[in-house]
Amino acid sequence: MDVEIMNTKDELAKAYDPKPVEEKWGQFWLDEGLFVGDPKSSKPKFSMVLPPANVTGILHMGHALCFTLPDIITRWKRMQGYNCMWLPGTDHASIAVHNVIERRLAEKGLTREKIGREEFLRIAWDWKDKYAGVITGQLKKLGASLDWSRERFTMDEGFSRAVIHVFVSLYNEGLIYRDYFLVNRCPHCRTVLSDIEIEHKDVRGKLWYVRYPVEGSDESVTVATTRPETMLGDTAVAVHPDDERYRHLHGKRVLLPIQNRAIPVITDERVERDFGTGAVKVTPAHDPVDFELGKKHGLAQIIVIDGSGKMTDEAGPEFAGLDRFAARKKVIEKLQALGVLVKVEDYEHAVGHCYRCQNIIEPHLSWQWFVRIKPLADEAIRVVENGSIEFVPGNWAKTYFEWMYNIHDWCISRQLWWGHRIPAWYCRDCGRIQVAMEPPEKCDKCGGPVDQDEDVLDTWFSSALWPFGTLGWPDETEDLRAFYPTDLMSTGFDIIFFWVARMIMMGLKFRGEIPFRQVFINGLVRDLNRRKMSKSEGNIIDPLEMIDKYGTDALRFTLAALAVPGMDLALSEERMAGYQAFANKIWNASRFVLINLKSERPEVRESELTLADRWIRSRLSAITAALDASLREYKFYEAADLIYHFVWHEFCDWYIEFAKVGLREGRATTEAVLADALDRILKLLHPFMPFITEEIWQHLPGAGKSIAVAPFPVPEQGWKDEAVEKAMALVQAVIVETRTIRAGNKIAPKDKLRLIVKSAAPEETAALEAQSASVSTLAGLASLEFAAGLPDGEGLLKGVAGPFEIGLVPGKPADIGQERDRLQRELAKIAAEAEKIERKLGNADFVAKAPAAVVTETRARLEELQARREKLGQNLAALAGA
RNA sequence: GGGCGGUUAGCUCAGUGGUAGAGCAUCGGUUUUACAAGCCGGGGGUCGCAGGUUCAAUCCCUGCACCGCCCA
Repeated sequence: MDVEIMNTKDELAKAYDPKPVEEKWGQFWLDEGLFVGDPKSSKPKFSMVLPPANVTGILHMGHALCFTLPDIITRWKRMQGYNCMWLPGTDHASIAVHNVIERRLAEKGLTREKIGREEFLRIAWDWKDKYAGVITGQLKKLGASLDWSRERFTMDEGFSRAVIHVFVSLYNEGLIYRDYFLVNRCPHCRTVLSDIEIEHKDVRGKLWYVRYPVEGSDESVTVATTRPETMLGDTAVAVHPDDERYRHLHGKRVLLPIQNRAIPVITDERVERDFGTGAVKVTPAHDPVDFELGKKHGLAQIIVIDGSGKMTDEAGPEFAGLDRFAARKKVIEKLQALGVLVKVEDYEHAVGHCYRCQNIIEPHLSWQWFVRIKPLADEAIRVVENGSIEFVPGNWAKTYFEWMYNIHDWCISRQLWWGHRIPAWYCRDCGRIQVAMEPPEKCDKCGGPVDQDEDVLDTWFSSALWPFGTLGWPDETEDLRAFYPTDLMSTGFDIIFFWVARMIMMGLKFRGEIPFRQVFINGLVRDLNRRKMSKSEGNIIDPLEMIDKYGTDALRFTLAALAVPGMDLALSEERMAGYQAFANKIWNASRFVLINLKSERPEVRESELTLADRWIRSRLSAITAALDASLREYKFYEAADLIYHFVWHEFCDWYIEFAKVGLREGRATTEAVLADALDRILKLLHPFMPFITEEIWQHLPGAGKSIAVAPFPVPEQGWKDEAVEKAMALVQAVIVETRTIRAGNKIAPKDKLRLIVKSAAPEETAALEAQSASVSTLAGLASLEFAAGLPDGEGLLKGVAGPFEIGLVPGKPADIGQERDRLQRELAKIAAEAEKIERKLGNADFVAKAPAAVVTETRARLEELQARREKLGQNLAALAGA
């Protein structure tokens, strides 16, 4: 790609056009291999793994944030001389891919069962090959400085081997087991899910009160339920042992309506007496609490709803085959007809929904594989407690602990085909289970034929191995030694349980080392109404569209500027337009500098530095240090704000304006300071805005191969100069006050006027006098004169700037009323503030107890205000007298 | 029910025990040879409410209200 974006060799185009620049340098960085980590390097390393993105996904704003922030860190570290390696990759996303492919099959009237496992996998791989490039291409577009030479996929051959290895090891250690257990099943996705894949949402439902007659008596007991259809599988009614209302029923049996089955009344302390009537139906096969009660009391488990949400034969001939919700309706009608439906109440309660398809999940009793999590969790808790792993911001550790302390065994089998097939084989003859890396030919006990488990592993089971499985593990590779443990994991809080916790557990278990030193948790991207962005809400701001409209650098800078650690961020397009303007500002400032570079390598001569030159170097040194401090703490918003303010409001608004005067005077040193300051600014900005900075930097004399690997600026201690900053503040005050007077009196910018300054302390007066040329230019003066006092009777427009009283000589007589308004406004403000301070100093306790420095400072401030008040008062009086 | 976070300018948000800030928006001026995506200037806040600690509270403590999120 060779895009000509310059007018001439040295001059930049009039406005910044991101597209060709982004294409050019994006490709250049990759071609030059600048982001490839070197395992043999002697430099300090900085490594990260990108949380694997869904292989068929497309980039959304959450990704853009989650990838931009660590990229800023990586680019910063790389420029600081670290051997950086940031590993990209994608995961196979079992359920998501299944949903897509099965939907397409359904359109052709097919199902995965009809085409078979082999054909289905072939289609899935085709799909993966076709779409895998989409999201990786988008990551490149975002400018993420990833090491693409190390890109991985969770179903790579090598990675798959790691997954199977982990399964077999954990099984052999007894940390993976198979059990007949009540798990969550999504009837739509047709697979079971782990607990954290369920989203609990409050739903307005009903509470149905149903009367169960007591066997051998006229009495009955009423139970309340939110799911009447499950009563077909009831195997008991439970009451609290101490509940006097039901004491006489202990040991009795009740008749289940519709089916007329007799079931026992049991007692258990877990029954909540104030829920409904205090008597509850027990359905061990369809409710988690009832499941446990059933186990404890030895109750039968009658399955009346199958894995696809349809009623089973056990539900009875009237119901078999009905969908669970249709069955509910029918059960209610039936109960009504039988006269046992006592009442119905509105009832709001939490219902589990599938995190992938949002359908209501169904508790499902079945054989599944589980990870015995407690032993793994204990270690993972320890490394966060002892600070080996640090959450940023720190309070996310609480969320982590909360979950880890209450963790349940992890169901890892999925009734899907796309994924890592469980390496377990069952003997057809004796039922023996063999778990092995390699498929056994026959049963090792009875020699019978074996069949492999049909299920695959939870996608998250494989992502848990990402930080080391991607580096070649289980082999002891060079990469593993060079880059593990990684330094930082950057992700959203919603993924702490899915990824972070499990990566920590698996990293500790299989590497004996933490997978990463720090976990940076970024906020959620919301819209301006603070709503989560979602397709159904139609409030999506598409990062690719934003890149197209405003440029990648503007998008990145916006995200950085809004990224307060631990806070969600409200994104708006306006904000992005603002930072697009910032990019253009940088472009034009650079344009100015480049136009004015006369010599190839201008040199700074200390003795020739002007006040402004010294000032910008002092400020640059301060900003360099401050930026470093902000980035160390991951305060992206603070870093962005610092550099933004410095570039726009110090470098552009003040320094360039002063430099114009210096350049006019032919000062080579000013030219050199301009070039050097720009060079540093570009470097400081590069982690945030990689493209525009590379483009401009390549135009600077003496530029190296790429700004991406140029040394990051360090604060020059000798440059920091308080006296210079103070002197500059004086000069700026005079300029601003003059401008304010001009604006207040509607003096046209082209009218060049005389300004008379009443001399203050000799060194202050001298400092100002030395800047006469600049002050005149910047304040629009014909001349700057100094006098012992301001002359009366010239219709002077007076003001106070720091220690100076100044008087502007208007070209034509000023509008007295306008000037009086301006002075009165200012006076009122100052008077109010002075009074506040007077009150404070009038408080004896304050003077006695506050630190001396604070009191002194307060007094000095009052004196300054009083002096100002007095001068303004005089000016106002003179005006009235005129 | 348990936990976490928020409440500061019209909007989105920073911030500190001692002078309340930014961006955007707004108002006035302005084709000054880097930039009208610009430049110059102005206005705008009882820092959610009520107590307490302190010489001093927007900041620390307690309670309350409202909003949001996570877990059960």
